[in-house]
Amino acid sequence: MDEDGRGQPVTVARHRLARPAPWLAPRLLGAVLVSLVDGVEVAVRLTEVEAYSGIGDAASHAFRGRTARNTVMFGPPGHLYVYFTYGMHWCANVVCGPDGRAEAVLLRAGEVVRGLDAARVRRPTARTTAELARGPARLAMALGITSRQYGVDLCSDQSPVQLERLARYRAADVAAGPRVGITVAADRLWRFWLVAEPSVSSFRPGSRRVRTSTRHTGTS
DNA sequence: AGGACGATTAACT
DNA sequence: GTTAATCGTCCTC
Repeated sequence: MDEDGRGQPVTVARHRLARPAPWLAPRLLGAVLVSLVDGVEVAVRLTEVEAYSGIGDAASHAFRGRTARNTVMFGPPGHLYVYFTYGMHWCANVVCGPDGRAEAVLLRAGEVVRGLDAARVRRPTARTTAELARGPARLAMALGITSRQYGVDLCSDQSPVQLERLARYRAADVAAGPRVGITVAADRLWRFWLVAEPSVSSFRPGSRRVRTSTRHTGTS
């Protein structure tokens, strides 16, 4: 656990996260997410993130309003939004923005900086250290994050998942590009990553499935 | 009540 | 490069 000069644990102050996701996301790069899930400490230094806006972002899970799944996004910043996808994977977001705005930053990749052995146990298919948390579902798996961590307070030193140490990088060290795997609002360059980091996932553009419905949709 | 889809990954050719 | 796995969520009927 990170500590200051008096031995107190240090988590990121909540007000620092009360910012729009596209502004905050690149500033989360280099921050350390610490998991104490199941009594094991694993920490990752964030190397790749994506912003999801609470205003007019059709790619956001909050775009169509509040539901049971996205409720935590509409609350105060500094909490963990966890969602289940493709029938098998968990992914983790830092809720940000002012209370009520439903902003979030998807944690896409990180470098495991503590708990390497535990991360290797949770990620048995990883063939290299860089692969342990390269990809949003892999990052969540390395940290042991599932629905049980939905909504946990990342700003409390009592939490099983905590956010520590916001970093600052020169503009030349941060790159931006289209978000991965989405099919709408793909023109927004809201994926951010640290250049020359082996844990950053390779870019895969979103591809829409061929519509299989028999319902007539307008084109012949 | 039913079905399409997905902020992915791993294992293929 | 392709595709299967697998099920919660949300939209439509």
